[in-house]
Amino acid sequence: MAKEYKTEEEFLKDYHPEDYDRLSLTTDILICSVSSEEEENYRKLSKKYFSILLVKREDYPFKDKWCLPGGFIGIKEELEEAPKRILAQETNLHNIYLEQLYTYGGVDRDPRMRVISTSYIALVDKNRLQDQLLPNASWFNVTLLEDEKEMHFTLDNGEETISFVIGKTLKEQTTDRYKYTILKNDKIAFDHPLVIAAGLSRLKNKVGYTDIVFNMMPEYFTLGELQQVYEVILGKKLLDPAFRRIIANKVEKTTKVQSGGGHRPSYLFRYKKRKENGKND
Amino acid sequence: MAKEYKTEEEFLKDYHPEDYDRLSLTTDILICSVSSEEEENYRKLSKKYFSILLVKREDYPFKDKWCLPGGFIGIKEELEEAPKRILAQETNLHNIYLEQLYTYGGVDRDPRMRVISTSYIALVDKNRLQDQLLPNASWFNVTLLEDEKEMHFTLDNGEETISFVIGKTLKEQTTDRYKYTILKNDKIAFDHPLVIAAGLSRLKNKVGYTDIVFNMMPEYFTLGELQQVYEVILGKKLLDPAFRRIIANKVEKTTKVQSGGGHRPSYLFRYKKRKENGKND
DNA sequence: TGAATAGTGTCTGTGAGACAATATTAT
DNA sequence: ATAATATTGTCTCACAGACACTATTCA
Repeated sequence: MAKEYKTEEEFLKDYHPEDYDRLSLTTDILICSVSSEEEENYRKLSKKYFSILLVKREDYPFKDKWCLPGGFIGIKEELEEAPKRILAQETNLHNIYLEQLYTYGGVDRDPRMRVISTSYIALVDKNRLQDQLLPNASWFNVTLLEDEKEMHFTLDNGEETISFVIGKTLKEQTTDRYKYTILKNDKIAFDHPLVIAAGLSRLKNKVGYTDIVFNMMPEYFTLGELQQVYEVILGKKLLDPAFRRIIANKVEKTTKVQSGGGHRPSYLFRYKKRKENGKND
Repeated sequence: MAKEYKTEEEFLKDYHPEDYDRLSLTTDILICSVSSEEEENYRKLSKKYFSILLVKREDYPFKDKWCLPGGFIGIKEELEEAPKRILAQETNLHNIYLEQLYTYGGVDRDPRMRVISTSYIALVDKNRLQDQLLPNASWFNVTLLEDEKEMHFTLDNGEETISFVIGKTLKEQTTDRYKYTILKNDKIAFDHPLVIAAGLSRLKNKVGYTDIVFNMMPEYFTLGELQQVYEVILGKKLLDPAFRRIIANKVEKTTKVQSGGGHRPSYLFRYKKRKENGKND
């Protein structure tokens, strides 16, 4: 390597990428949405669930286990394009909110070979989806019980129930960064339980100080519905007045109302893009 | 791919990684610290600067430009091990606070070949460093002027001044996520200005709700010094009483004092790990 | 003595949590 | 009339911002 090059072109001509280690890079996507369950009582609001899309593996490794949709990143494909492409394959949707989560690089993540995977979280409005999914894909409702040390996940798609447990250990001199480890898991492939845990944590966090929820909402919605979505993400009930205060300058009231449900009808609201509406934090 | 395999071993025997695209994966590390400048007046506190470590490139591409320390990830190397290894090379330090920032995967990031890079931020206490750096490395003091739309960086290592500008555009239906673009840059290699911007933003953010600052502090420090560190990271002055309230339950007073500076001596404090000290958020 | 930092007291306004009260519909 | 949700009012408490004040050192 002691040779002296005069120009960049000259240097590049002599450069052989094959001399370096090459790895495989994949992407995994945590596709999130909110599902409604029909209620027996016509007066009640339909119960909401936070749900994610999983795919059943049909080949080894991890045959018959569930995993996140994902795939290889093409050699000439922009990194962000890969999750978009896969998202379009799975849901037929474009222009979806997508955010990079974390890159996982354990040496033995995949028994086939060394694979490093960049994970993304995607938020979709289920109303925009057609009903048919790819044959091996399925939406699972997610229930998360969490304390200081562990996260207990239960996923349910109506036919099958999956549960796994993630351990949280606080890193040194931080307050927020946990190191996640899989404590119990037998139906999810790869290290995908970690991705699910990371994604939910991120979402829980961000819901408080961003407007990302609206990516999971239809154009018009009632404040009750919006509150339900906040509640399933945060995993707790919110007080009405407090909630309304918080979202007051994120939404605008329309003239439409939603009636027909055995109780006072509610106005439909719409997401209001931030501009100079009072405090523009 | 229609062949049916009975077991995972059988499947793996038939699996040829060479059939898939292989990429090169590197890591770049934003090594951050706080530097003190000697003051002419013996009474004054030494002025503090936020500083990062850059390396001068000696080869093409980007010959003679500055970049972040980094390198390839070995085929059998755990992802997190690579930045640790490079950090040890550059600073001779182990057990450093390290956090993954973001994975960059633009197709033309590197003119040599397709390279995807996972960036990390590392926080070090400069007092733990020996004085000698690797020959082509240098600490730059960072000044950042930021508004809603742009970040203006000025880096200075005493001999050379580098400046670049990052544009921020708000993503849809978010409040916090900006898409960063390089508006002006001629002395920093690759897309590393983006990494610097992302790292500083992350740090600014996290300083408020975590204890990461203490990774840049020596074991004993005065509250004045600690406040200075917060101030250089946040880029603004803080009010004493408010600051003391905030950090009150993160530090513990020791019996030592620091005197000798033409003014009232201050107690030395120490980082106090959180346990059941009042609110344990 | 004076410049400089260390450290404390306290007032005020904002905003979240909590609870209560009122409004409106379909059956 | 009743169950159910929609919507608003308001009290309290915690806490951040702001400013003022006192304390202590050493050339």
